[in-house]
Amino acid sequence: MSSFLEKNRRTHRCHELRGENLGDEVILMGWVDSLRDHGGRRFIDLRDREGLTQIVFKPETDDKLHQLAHELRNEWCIGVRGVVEDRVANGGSENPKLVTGTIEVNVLELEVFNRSVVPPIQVEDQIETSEEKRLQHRVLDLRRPKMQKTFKLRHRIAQATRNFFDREGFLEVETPILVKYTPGGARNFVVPSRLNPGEFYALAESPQLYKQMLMMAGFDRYFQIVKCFRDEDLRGDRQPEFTQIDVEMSFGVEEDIQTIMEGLVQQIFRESLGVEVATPFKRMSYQECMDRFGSDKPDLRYGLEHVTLNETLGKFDGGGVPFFKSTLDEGGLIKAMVVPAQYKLSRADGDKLEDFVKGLGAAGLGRAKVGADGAWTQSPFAKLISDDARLALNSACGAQEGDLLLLQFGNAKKVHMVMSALRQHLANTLGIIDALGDDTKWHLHWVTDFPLFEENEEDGTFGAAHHPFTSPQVGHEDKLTSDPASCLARAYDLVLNGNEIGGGSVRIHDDKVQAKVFDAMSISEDDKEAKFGFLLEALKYGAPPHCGIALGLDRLVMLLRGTTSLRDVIAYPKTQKGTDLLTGAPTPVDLKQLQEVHIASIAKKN
RNA sequence: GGGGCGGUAGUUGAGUUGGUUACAACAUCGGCCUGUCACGCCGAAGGUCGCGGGUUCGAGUCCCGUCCGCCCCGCCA
Repeated sequence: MSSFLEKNRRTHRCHELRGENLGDEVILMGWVDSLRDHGGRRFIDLRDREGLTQIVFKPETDDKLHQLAHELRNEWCIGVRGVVEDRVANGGSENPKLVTGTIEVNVLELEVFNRSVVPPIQVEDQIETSEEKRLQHRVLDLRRPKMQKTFKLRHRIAQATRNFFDREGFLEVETPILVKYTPGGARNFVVPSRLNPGEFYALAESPQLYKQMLMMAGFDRYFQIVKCFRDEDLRGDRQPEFTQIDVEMSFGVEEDIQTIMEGLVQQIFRESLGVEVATPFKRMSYQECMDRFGSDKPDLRYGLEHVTLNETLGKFDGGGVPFFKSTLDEGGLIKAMVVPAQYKLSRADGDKLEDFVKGLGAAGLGRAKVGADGAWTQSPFAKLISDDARLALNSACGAQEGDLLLLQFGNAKKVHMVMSALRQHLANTLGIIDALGDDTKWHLHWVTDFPLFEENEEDGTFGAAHHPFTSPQVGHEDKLTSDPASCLARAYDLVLNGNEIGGGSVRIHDDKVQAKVFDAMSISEDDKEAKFGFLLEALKYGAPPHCGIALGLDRLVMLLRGTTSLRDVIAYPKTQKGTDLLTGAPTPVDLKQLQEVHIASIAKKN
């Protein structure tokens, strides 16, 4: 051990020293952040987790030390003992950018704990480096103050969560990561069992069934900050392993769990950002979200609402536009959006928007500039559409002179996807998001009344829209057999600024209802027993009514931190192909290792 | 599975119609400098143009393939 550390213990962190510490002898530890060598005066900003402190080496204090300081380089890890002095009194000036900017530490003793080779990326907030390089050199990347700020925020959020649930009587209980493999739903990561040849665990997609069984076991209120694993294709906001704030409670209905979660979110905002969010949050049905915004997680901070034109144009049998008529005849959807005249979109702007939607897979972008008397220009439909239909359409959309109408028609799912993406795109490119004031910066709302099932377009079978343990709405039980498509669920999502940050439901606690739901999804008796027999069994012993939710912690941190990538808020994230550029995972394993777990690889070698 | 963008000194970028020794900034190295804090000044070094193949007298530039990263659609009960 260095003799320096034996004699000296850190007295302060690098954000702490102030004018009142003048004359104190202090000991700081950290990294060389920047060097300014004036020959007779050598200045260094010393950095630790909390901030920067300027340290200075002077020949008149210690000539040898001053010579030695010339050797120091960026990112060396050092410790110093010195005296706090006033910068101005020393003939310098204050640095208003630093909280420690009025003082400096005149170094009496220096210890180099470790030198650094020249860092491949610079440890500075403002230097932009490719994400690939940052992930390769994650240790250096994580040294950047921005990153450390992120993880302090993440810690605050996790602590606020634990404090909140503790106060509300929730128990944190750990559930297994190695779980029973069940096909269907998200793809599982599989783990071979050495002790059981040919058999596999799955990594838990979520603790869903375990938390429900905790309710059946009488735990009453549970939460867990828990890692979950899904082997699906990745996105900026999707990682193969991610963290959920997982919650379940007995004897509650939607209102109860929603109120509790509103309290949690309120506390998280308060303790992490110092922002007060108002409760209760707005509630909006799934159907209304889709109609008005084309999304089940709409951003409600701005307008640009969609208008469904099927009824209006149906009255005119398509109004003379063949595309409209064929869409109506085929049971498709026609939607429009109005970009108000104030945004002054040119024909060229419209072309760019068309390129944007084509990039999403749209055939094109229907357009019309509304003129005086409701006439249309810059539109392929202008000469086709009848006057009556055009005026009715203008009126349905509330379009005024100078406005730009944007239209999509065809397959409903695609129309919604394209129009929703277009709405977000416009909000960003027209500066609507940037113009939001502080009081409208955060918008939270619940989406309710989801369908219980999703129909498979290929074979007409039904799958669970949320998960198969979600309760149908009161009075909808008969629809499980008569009309599954119209059966609504007691499910709810929490949306923050157009991002789904959580979702949950009231669960089924009646084994007969659970069996009917499985039937609606065409799950055979054998499958029921094989996959979920343990749950059906547990439901037989006095299962309490219960409900729950899970919030995506990573996504929440991402939004509160103002970034658009989960990789910015996970210390060691994976790339879009699921690799870890820092360690090189995944890698092949030794043949011996494979044999031990009774596995043979059929992958072709590169 | 599909679409799009990108890969050039340590880093971020420029590089025209295919044509001399591939350029700039920052970083690095050496020297000078007693009040800097994006320190300054002088000087130097630094390149498998992702990789492989092709076209050509000649390829960073054109063509084919491939790898990697990012964004999006599908997918994510």
